[in-house]
Amino acid sequence: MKKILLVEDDKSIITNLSEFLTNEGFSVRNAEGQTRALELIGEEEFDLVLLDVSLADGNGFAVCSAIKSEHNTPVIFLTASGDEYSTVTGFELGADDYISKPFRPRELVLRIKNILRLTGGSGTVTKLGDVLVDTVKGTASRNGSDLYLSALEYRLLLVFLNNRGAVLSRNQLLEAIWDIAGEFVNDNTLTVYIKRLREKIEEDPQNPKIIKTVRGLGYKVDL
Amino acid sequence: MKKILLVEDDKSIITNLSEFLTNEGFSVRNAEGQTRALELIGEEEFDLVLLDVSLADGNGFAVCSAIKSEHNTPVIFLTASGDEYSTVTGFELGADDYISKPFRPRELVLRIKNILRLTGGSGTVTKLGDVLVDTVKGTASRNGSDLYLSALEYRLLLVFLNNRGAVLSRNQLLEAIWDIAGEFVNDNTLTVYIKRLREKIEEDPQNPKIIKTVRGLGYKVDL
DNA sequence: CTGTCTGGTGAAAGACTATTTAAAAGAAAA
DNA sequence: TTTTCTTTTAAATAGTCTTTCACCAGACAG
Repeated sequence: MKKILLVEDDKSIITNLSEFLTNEGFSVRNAEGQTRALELIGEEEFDLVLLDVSLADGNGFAVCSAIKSEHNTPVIFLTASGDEYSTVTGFELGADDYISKPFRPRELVLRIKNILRLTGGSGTVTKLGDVLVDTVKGTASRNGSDLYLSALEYRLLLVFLNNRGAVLSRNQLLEAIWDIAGEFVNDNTLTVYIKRLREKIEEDPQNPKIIKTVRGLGYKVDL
Repeated sequence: MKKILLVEDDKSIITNLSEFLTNEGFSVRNAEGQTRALELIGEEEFDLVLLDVSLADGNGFAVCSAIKSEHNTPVIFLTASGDEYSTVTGFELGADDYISKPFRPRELVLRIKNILRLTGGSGTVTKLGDVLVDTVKGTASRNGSDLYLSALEYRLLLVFLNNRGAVLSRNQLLEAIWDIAGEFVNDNTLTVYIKRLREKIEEDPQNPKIIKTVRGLGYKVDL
């Protein structure tokens, strides 16, 4: 199910659109202002953002820039009719479509589906706390800035990603990454890599929030 | 220069739009009816089609279907305002955008540019930084002057082009280009080709901006 | 409280990867 | 055939990643 973020401060629009989009099979979240929108974008991964240009706490352009600089979630602008300036600026900031109020919800849905089709779903990004991993690009980032992970660090991260919630024993991890049967790698190598990875992805590596140690059993990522 | 086909039977719109779009740097051809449109599409390659829904000799949907089934040239529908049915059908037939009359030419241009961007330049010419690749002619150029790529160099470039943004492992690349299963080519062959390609397409081959190395994972083009 | 075990840390040797250069082998054109 | 261009292989180099080792810290059992 596609997740849509609706950034809009007109309550009646929120209510109507939310309902309509939900009925159309989308999962919708609302943000009533710029600040809240940026917060949510940092926390969750959306498939598409509907962005009102004129927000009470500032126009939507800042939000659009923020989105486009970090993720490349598609953005559709909602603007007051006749506001040509918005159209221009919106597209220049990388908006993917634009629809002017008042619009028929039905048309909006069509535009949403269309944009999702054109931008190719882009469902390769996974989130781990504030860390974003793009398995197609082979990159990981935190708060928008790239994490420079070595090949093994990256592979280790992927193993955790594919086994969220599960406790992985040292042996499992060793096998998953140093898979050459019979070949032995010093068990501590893993420990060292856990440390390195934590240093790069954790806010406070001494108190890891992402990769937790389960003493006697192994490690797990539970987010 | 992008070639646009304008399918429209209202003479005044033809005149106005043609002039406006030409001024914006597009090359425009007109077709006053369905029949003529289909003819032109068969003869020439367009980068984008502007399609009026209500044509004297039948609605534009047939034209849209024809375009989408053969080429995948992007299509923007022009419809009478309030004609919701058209919107729905148009998108379902694979239209890429839709604008209702009366519209501001300026907005149309924005939508055109936007769609051209989203559909990846569509046509046959792709841009990679300052390198232009024409997949029909099988040529590449930089700053207007031709690049003389060998067959393998060109194929390598195409593989990157078709997988923009994605990290491609050495093996993937080897398979894509030296695809004979089981046959071994020295792994370094690839490295050498990367170097040669970089030497030809990069401004500063030592600091590649187009083909980036992702140590331990492979290479990628991310532009 | 003490000893042992598990996991964390820092630093250094050397293993590996990617790059580069050069040249041999192969194909196509003259 | 000779010439020229393309493709492949090989060997040297630079830099970074990986692995190991020695040591530290805290948990837990006796």
